[in-house]
Amino acid sequence: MVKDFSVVLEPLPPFSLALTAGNLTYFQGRVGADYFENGTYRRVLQVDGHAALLSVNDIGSVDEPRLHVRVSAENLLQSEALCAIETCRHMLAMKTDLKPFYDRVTRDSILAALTKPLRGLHPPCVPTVYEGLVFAICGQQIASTVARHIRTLIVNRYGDPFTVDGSVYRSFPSPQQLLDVGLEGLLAVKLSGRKAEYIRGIALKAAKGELDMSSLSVLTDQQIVEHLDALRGVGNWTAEWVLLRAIGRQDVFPAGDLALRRVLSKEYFGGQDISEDEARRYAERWTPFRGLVTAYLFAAQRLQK
DNA sequence: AGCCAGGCTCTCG
DNA sequence: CGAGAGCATGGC
Repeated sequence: MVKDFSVVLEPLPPFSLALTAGNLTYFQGRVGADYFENGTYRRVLQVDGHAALLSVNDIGSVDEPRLHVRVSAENLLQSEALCAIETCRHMLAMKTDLKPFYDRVTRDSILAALTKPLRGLHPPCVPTVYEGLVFAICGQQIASTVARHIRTLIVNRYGDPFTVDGSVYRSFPSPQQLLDVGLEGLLAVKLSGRKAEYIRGIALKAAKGELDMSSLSVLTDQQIVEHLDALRGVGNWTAEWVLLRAIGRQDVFPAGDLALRRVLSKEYFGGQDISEDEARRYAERWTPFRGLVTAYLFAAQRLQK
């Protein structure tokens, strides 16, 4: 039978679940394995090979945040629940301190205006390097709406279901699950032949335990990029994406990203095209908060749509 | 209809 | 080396 384990967590203020989980789901209720409906953020995690449902509610305020976190699973062990909760902390970036960043942006009127309606937004992460890589590869080159569609297809087709109150939530498939569906299975979710190969390669490495978060997170940003760049299908863009959105590094500016350059161009260069080098150089002024700037620029753009 | 989208690899000069 | 083609799909 399904058991529950609950805790109340206090993320570093200011913290807004509406913005943090909303941004994660593109303010659309659901993307891939992330669900945010009626104020509850949900995500099915695979802990020791079986599915556990994480449900998070905000029972505090932006300045005194208190999150009610529940883990539900068949025959849930306390150790597994604690593991899921630790993952939750990481995913919602609960330990990220926004105050120094907010202090810094007061000197930049454009960022000050952009961040104001986003107060309490923490830059969210996916739970594993493996998921980050697969996620990012899905998004290479194609429009972000198409990428989201493909990510959701992968989860719908191959993720573990978890049913509660008649609603089905699905996990992101494990490396083994993606290996089991074969190249055909990946093609069936509208990936290109090439991306299917990349993702299969990534899943193979991950299944062998070669993409461990703990072994990567001791390295410097640069070392991680070099490490990931060696994987087939992974270039600088994908590696930086993983640094930001899986490992949670704070000072990365993925200037190769076309969409990011466009926001930067719109806000700071009167809409004229800028090169990757120009973008990277311009962003140096935001050290050591370049990752937060990236997250806020994207979030601002998402809210406008 | 055709072109472009939150890149990467491989192949040629 | 540096430039350029090919990839797959949905939206505009």
